[in-house]
Amino acid sequence: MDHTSPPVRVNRDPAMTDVARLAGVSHQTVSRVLNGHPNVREQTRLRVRAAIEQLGYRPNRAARTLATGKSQLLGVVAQNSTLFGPSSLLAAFELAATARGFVVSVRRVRVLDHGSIAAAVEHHREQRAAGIVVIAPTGAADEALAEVPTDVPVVTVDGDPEREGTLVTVDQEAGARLATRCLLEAGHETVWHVSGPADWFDAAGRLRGWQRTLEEAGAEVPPVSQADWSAASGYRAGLMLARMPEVTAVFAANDHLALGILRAMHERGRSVPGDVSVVGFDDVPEAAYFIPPLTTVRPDFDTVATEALSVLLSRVSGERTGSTRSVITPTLVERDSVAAPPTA
Amino acid sequence: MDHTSPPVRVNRDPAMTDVARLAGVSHQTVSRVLNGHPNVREQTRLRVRAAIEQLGYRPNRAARTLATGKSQLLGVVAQNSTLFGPSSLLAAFELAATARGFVVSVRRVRVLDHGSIAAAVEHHREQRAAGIVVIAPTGAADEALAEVPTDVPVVTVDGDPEREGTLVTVDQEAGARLATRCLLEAGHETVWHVSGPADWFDAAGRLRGWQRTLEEAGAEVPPVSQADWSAASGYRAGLMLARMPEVTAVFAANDHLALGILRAMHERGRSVPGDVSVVGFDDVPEAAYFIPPLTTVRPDFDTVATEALSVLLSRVSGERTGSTRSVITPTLVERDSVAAPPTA
DNA sequence: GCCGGTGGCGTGAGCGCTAACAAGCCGGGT
DNA sequence: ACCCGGCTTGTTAGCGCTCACGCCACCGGC
Repeated sequence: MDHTSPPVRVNRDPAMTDVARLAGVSHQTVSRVLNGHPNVREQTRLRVRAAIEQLGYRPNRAARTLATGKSQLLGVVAQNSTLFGPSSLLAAFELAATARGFVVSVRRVRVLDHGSIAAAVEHHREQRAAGIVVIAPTGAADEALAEVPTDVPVVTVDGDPEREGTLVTVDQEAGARLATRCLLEAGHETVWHVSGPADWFDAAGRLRGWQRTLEEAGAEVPPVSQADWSAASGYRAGLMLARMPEVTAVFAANDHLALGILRAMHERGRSVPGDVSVVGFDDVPEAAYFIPPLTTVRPDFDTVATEALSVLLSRVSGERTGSTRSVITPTLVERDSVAAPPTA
Repeated sequence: MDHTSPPVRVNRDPAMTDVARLAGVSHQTVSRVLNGHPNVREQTRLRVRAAIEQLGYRPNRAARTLATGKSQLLGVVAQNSTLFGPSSLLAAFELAATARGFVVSVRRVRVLDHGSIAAAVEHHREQRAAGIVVIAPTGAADEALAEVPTDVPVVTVDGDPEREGTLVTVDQEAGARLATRCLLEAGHETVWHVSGPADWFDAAGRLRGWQRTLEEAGAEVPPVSQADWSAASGYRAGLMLARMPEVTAVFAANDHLALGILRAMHERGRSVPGDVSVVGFDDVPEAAYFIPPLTTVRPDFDTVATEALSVLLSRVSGERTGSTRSVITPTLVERDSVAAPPTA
């Protein structure tokens, strides 16, 4: 019936002006109520709230972002993996960020090379992300980061401990020392190591901790078996180790490698921990149910994530400006895969 | 020196007008170039591109979202877990969405209850997400969804197969049939089942498939052991099962349960697969390195994720409007944990 | 009575972009 | 010569919000 009225778009989300009209105030007052501005009469505040409720009004974040030039968005760059460490980290970070009212946008990259990382970071900058977290566990990823413009705060998780810049990571070396020392203290002459991919900082740190502990103890440093993080490669390494009677203690760079080693030992008839002791790293939830239950090193991913978040937020708000580094120390979880060496 | 000139904000991201000025065109032409609009002279296009390059211009997504009322943002609601299934799903979805040029924003909820889910969905609506994916593997999550306003496309992954609405899921029942039949065909009289949490659809579907297959084969349906998804609870269930000599075949609702069962059997001196056969579900990467390597059912999470994405996008673009359901059939991966029953 | 301060609110401009229209230009048909 | 239509480009008006003001009423002190 009404075909003369001013152009009223219908079926549109209510905007601030709609709320304002209904409440009989200006849009600015609505904005004040929304943002908790103090100088608003209580009665007005209530009227506005009622109008918001009645209209089912929800503020438009895009408009706010445009007007303020700031967003509540945190970008994450992660690789496409289901490895336990990175996934837990990511989940914990998302949860923590959500709790603090931020929205997190994840960008997965297939490979951690220069181009992919740069593109992902660039993408987040387009979104005007307030801050960016990069889970950069390899050298290539880290280098890519070196060139990223610094007009938006970036924190690196799991990055190169040697590099400049803000980063949060777990002290791989300390963890490896824990593992190695535990084996040495059980009476083993030395400890063999099955390491992760050489270009991962985690792997390098664990290797370094292992090696130094051995050296400090005056133990011989046996050759390391290079592997990736998979149970498959742990199995292959385990097969070789199983053939060498002098191998009585193995430190695996992660729990999945340890799983593969466990199976190789089992197949070759070498009992764990009777003949050879094994220690892992990560403390995946299943580690307690391996055969035998695995002694392992537990990095606290929750702590890493919350720490990364708080460092990032403090840089976003401009509190800290220099480069901060935060290193989380892991702990040893003792189970049944370590024993004294067989009495020859 | 220049203190009379018009207000020129410095240190600001270049905007479209800056590019336009440099290229000697209007901002609209820049917009056309950016959006691949056809009617732009090649020469102009090049000039604009050069200006973009020179200024390091990046479009402001917030402004575009505001102007168009549409965003390139896909919201995901997931629970805070590192379970293999959900994590893989999420990773695969993020990767696929990224590849199609979408931004994915993940909102983790601590528990899958009504309030959390509703709040998470609401949050994404505030962001003007173009579409929302909810990973809703339990009844409570699913119910919460029933009340969500439908002005933004929502697809449910892993939700209630019985419910109305658009969903993508794996055919749990078919998977369970595969597992059960495999055991039956190996010669076992019947198959025992260690199930997942009762309020998970996945668990219910697997249980149903197992039970029906047994019934159809005329086999006795033994009581089921209720567990959660953890290796710990699998271990507890396995301990009980190990004591019962009539148990020769077990179908575990997931691989981690199977791992716990494997260990319980091992501890109790029952050989797998010599005395009892075990089949899992999920095909976690380590399953091939359990002792013994686990026969399991593999749901293809990549396919689920890409399917979810394409269903979502087709609804976003308004192509499909009714409720679509897409069910992915899993496959059986045979390894060494299944054999004929011991000849009593 | 006047005056400065302050709480409470409205006004206008502008964030960077897209959509809709308008305008100029060129070539071909009549 | 004229007109018409397509290509190319510019102009204008928002999208929904915040920020910087400015206005008005009221209060206390002189």
